[in-house]
Amino acid sequence: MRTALDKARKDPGSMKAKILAAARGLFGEYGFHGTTTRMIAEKAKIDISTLHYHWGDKRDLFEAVLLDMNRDLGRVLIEVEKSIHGRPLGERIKIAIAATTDYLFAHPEISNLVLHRYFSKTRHEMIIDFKVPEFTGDIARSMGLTKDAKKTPPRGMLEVLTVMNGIHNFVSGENFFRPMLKLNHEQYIKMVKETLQFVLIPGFTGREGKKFQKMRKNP
Amino acid sequence: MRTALDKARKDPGSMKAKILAAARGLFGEYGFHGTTTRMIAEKAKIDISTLHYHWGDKRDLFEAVLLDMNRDLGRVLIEVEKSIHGRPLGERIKIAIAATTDYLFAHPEISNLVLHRYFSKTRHEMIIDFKVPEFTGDIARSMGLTKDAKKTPPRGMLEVLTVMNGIHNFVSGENFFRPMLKLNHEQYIKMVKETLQFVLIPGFTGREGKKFQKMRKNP
DNA sequence: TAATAATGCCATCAAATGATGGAATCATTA
DNA sequence: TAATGATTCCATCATTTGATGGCATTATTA
Repeated sequence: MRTALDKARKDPGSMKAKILAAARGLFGEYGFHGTTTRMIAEKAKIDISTLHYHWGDKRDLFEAVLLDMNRDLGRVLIEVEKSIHGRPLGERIKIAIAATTDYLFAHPEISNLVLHRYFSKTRHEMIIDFKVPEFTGDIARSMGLTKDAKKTPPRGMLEVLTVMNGIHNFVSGENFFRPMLKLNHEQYIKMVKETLQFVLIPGFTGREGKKFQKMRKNP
Repeated sequence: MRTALDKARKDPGSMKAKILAAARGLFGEYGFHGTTTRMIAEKAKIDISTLHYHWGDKRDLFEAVLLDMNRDLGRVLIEVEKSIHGRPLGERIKIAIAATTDYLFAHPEISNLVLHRYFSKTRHEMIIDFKVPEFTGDIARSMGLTKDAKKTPPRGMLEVLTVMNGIHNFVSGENFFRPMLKLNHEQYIKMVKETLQFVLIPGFTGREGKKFQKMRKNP
């Protein structure tokens, strides 16, 4: 499976890659059961049998999509981490939110797939190596939410998830939220970034004062 | 449709209500396409034809479920609003998060269904009167995020959505997040509430100072 | 109680959906 | 070029899934 995915990635024009890309978008929008192999084949402009020839059954293709998405997300988070290294906490968070939000708005299927995996069950068992726990722990360490370099306490994980999910929500929910806010795409992105930064940053930076340290211990 | 739903609600032991409850749980967990009418019938311990007899086709039942959930959510938010009326902002938010979180953890299908509606498309058109915009605006006003009593500016809506979605995420994502945090159910609920309060409250209360007012205008 | 309506279930259908065999086409290489 | 292997598609199958007709059962009412 790994080699098959690698092959598709090496040659983005290949049939394998075309199918993978079509599947990635559709699985994100409609979920596993909401997406039919025929929809994928149609979007990729191929026959269903070609799809099965390259990727096996529907579940195999879905797992490949998640693996593929997972890798992209991991790479971006590493990139972001590098770009904020050494800066003060408030700045780190501000840049991280902006950069991650921009990237995900450019690749909304990623947020779709992540949220789909979090919140939706599938009728079939899926064996997928989903790296979210690792990613989340890495970010928590990068944000200095833990001293221990090996494992992150649940509290730090939850704080990071609050931010990450906040971003995914507005990216993935654009179709629902934007019409009700009467904004265009660019305005929406801009305001989402501002709002997330405005709401979330004080919760992280404030803790450096003694008042918050105390509050944290006795909430 | 409205009368049918009312009937089911008036008599919670009725067949209609039993089917509605089973459907509500399953649609929340598996989504529209991931839930089969046979799954619902099996859970309600009835025949599929009985399901169709009471609720028409699958889409009708799904719409009834969303309407039903929508009403419950609206009522709770009104309750919460009453209980925080008149208190200072930080306290209002703290109580609102705690109360809403508790309620949703006791009725996780609600969060499941809300998020499913936000983030997932259906292959069929759905005509559903989803009150989220109204709810969101009401909360924003209740939180004093707007002066205008009639309409809420998009920024206030986004801020409220950030909080509401944060809650829904952790309720709906418990199956995914809790194992990776190695907490039991009660610990998880407690820590989710603490984390949301700790991360989100400063973003709302801090703005009362001049520094934040300024930052808001020039982000 | 008898008549009528409401409810529930078995058997079954039609369409949608995942999947495959085999022929046709295309690419590669001896 | 001829031979081999890889790729693609058409036709088709088996299963799943949404849906219904008609009969049996239960509740309601005259």
